[in-house]
Amino acid sequence: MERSPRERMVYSAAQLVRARGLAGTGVREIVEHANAPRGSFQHYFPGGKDQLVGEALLWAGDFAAKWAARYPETTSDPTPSGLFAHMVEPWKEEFAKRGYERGCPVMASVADLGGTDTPLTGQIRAALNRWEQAVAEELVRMGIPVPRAHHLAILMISTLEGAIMFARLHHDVTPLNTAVATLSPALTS
Amino acid sequence: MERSPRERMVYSAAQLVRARGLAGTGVREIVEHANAPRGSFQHYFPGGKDQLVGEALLWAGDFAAKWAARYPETTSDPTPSGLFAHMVEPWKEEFAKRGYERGCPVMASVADLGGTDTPLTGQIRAALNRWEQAVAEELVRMGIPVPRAHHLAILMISTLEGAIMFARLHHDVTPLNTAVATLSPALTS
DNA sequence: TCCGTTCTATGACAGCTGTCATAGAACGGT
DNA sequence: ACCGTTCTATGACAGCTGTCATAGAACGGA
Repeated sequence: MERSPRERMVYSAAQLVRARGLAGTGVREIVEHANAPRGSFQHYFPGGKDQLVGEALLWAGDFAAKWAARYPETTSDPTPSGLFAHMVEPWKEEFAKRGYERGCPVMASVADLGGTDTPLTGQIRAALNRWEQAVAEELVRMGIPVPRAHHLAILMISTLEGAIMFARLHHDVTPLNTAVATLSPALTS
Repeated sequence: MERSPRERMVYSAAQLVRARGLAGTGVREIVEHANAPRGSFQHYFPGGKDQLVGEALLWAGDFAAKWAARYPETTSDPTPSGLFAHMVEPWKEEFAKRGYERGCPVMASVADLGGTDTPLTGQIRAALNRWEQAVAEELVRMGIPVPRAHHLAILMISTLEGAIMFARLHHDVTPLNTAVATLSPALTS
């Protein structure tokens, strides 16, 4: 159950980026937050901050993808809007239990360097793609045609991201509920 | 037509925050970008970076609000999904003409300090509120009940923000078109 | 001309950033 | 016991951050 310093650093990187943004998070801060030896950062991540953050982003993308893939386990009558509610659910829990400090790491990264085209940008793109792909796959599993499944996946993730922004800013989860309730007609048709 | 150094700094602050994020933008960079005297920053903004950025955010919120309010001028048959398309339009133009460097300043700010509760956070909240209010007012003008108008406004802005993220990351405007087309059923019912 | 206000110029401050260089410890196999 | 690999420790580097202090210029009224 004890995670290695390396894993802890990746995890801490993700959490801190979620809270303070990409440029707002320093490597020393990450190392300290992970209770990891400072020298180990250099050893495990010779690619520097970009490598560490890149892995953290990919990890987060996987996490979101896996969560989406677990939707069928929760119901015997899967629907698109049910899937969306399932995607929103952990965010409601996060905010209710842990406060509004942490947002979405992908959004945070795109905000800082969405326009650039670096190796790190590629990893952010990959992280988002995994997530979107997983959501689309669930929709296809419900019988939705592949092209529309991707359109809906983009719509769902887009709306969720924006709703997260509202929720954090207002320190209130109701925007998330509003999104679920109001987006529904776009998903059921 | 010549804008004052003060105005130029506010404007430059907005543009740079849009591109590099809040923590990723330095005051010296803003001053230089604005071709403003460095000493003037201290004079016009004794509140420091927070004051400057706060004004930039409010300016951006006003800008978005005014754009939404101009929707009725563009059509004789206003509809919610028409309004949404109107909101998306300038972003398609921005990306097509100026590239994907600049995103939404509100989103960028929330990403960096959405969890905190500082005076600056309050101004971000105010900026977003102005925008949301303006959108809701347009919806009310179409005969939509006030509560639902606010729900739809939140939905529209949320989806737009997320779609902007997609577009910047993929260097492609189609997520914006996808959002407009796919969100429509949620707006027309 | 004098004076007060408004604006600009410049240098410095402590603190942080990411990165690198160098060294030492810990460990496992032989 | 020896040695090579893996991991950790520590100090330093140039460069940047936001802020402050102090000074001077420019300007407009009396």
